[in-house]
Amino acid sequence: MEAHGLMADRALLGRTSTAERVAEILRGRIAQGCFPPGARLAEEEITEALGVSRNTLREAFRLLTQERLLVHELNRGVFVRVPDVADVKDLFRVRRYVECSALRAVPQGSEGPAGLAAIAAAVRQGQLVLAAQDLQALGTADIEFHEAISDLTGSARIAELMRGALAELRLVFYVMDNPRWFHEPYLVRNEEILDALASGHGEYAAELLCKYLEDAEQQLLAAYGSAHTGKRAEHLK
Amino acid sequence: MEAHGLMADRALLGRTSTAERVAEILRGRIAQGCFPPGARLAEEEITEALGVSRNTLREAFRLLTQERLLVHELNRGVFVRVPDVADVKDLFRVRRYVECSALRAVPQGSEGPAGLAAIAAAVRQGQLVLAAQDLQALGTADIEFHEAISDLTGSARIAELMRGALAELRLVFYVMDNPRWFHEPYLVRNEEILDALASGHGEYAAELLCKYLEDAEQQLLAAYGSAHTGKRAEHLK
DNA sequence: GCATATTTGTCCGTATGTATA
DNA sequence: CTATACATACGGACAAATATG
Repeated sequence: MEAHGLMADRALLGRTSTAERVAEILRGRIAQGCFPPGARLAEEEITEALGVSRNTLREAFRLLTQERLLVHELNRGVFVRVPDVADVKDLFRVRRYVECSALRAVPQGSEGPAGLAAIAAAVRQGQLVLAAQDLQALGTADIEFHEAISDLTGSARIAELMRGALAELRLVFYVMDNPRWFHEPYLVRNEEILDALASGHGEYAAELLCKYLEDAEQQLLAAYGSAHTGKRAEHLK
Repeated sequence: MEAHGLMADRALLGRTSTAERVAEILRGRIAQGCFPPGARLAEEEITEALGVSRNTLREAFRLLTQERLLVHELNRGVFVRVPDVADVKDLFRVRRYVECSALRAVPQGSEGPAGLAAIAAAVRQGQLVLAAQDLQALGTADIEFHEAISDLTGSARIAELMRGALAELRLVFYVMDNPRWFHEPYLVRNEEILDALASGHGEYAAELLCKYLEDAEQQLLAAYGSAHTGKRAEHLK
């Protein structure tokens, strides 16, 4: 028992709204993979570990369910979402719509150097992380790169949509056995896109990204095909 | 007291999950304007009227808060969102991104007649409603038209985003003193867009819609400017 | 500025219904 | 089919914050 180390988080528990703080903690644990896709989040275990009441925890569950990180099955409890093939396709359809449009609009958009700086920072971060051999952080860096692209739209609402979509994407990454092998080629393509963007070729950058997304989708869908047999018994406990 | 007629909805209360049913009821009441923007939703009053416990009602509040229909102020309660100028701008920026892209992609997209039928139905509905002088339903018909356009993207995720955005738009409509005068010109433009789409001119339809959205945004922002002084004391009670 | 009443935030205990072993 | 475990929903309690006079 106590395989996820929630006890250590109890110290963080003492500032704003309890339910949101609990949600924040669980979000982090899910991103880290302490609760992998398909895992069930038992009410009693977590209330005990965090020292909050069931009502409060359930409010946190609602928040995360709305973010699509958890799925709620009536009278059965909440589970970490296991994205299926349709989810992956939808995810990439959204990304093509939003991210590519964002790049195309960048010459006309008012977001000049401010947005580019965030993208450049994400690229640098990816290179650092790769050198440091921190495989878990590779996904994070990639996601931050795409969040920065989405922010070019200048819409808080779209930014939120993409934050959610990319968080869900992290669950998809979970099917990849070797994160490094998967992420490494995309890091250099991230840099190419940044360069195209920095030199004012937004249309070309969008084209690069579009191909990039199609490749990534194909690769993930292929991984799904081969992973569908195993990978499950451990999560269902 | 009891100015919103919630008692009548008690009969509908008996199927799936209580919190969601409560949320559905409140959603409807907000759309109808029984709870106008800025109105506070008191816990005790509603628990009494609907016959549900406070915990259950609070869960329903969470759902609607996540949908941006309600805003939650710590230790003060929940209120129907009052969209500000920034909200309106963001709302229309999203609409231009999503709806116009959806129209542009329609010739290549696999959604042929299926999606068009839904759009045509919404246009017809708008004409019926106009004839029937049902001013409240005018906004609904217009919203359904744009939902149908968003569905052309074929992404469940984007469809959900737009459902939420358009529900919030209804709150914006609330500042218009005369719904008919506001909506009527757009009904004919809806029809023009449908015609362009039906004859395969997706690019032209997108152009029409883009202008349409800019006009509507300007008109609503102008209404906001003049309404900012009055319109408030009644809601804050 | 102060005291009071109201309302929310949080937690608990329990009864009922549902799914799974 | 029974038993167990769990989620749902209710009602009550008290502290804390807010609104009211």
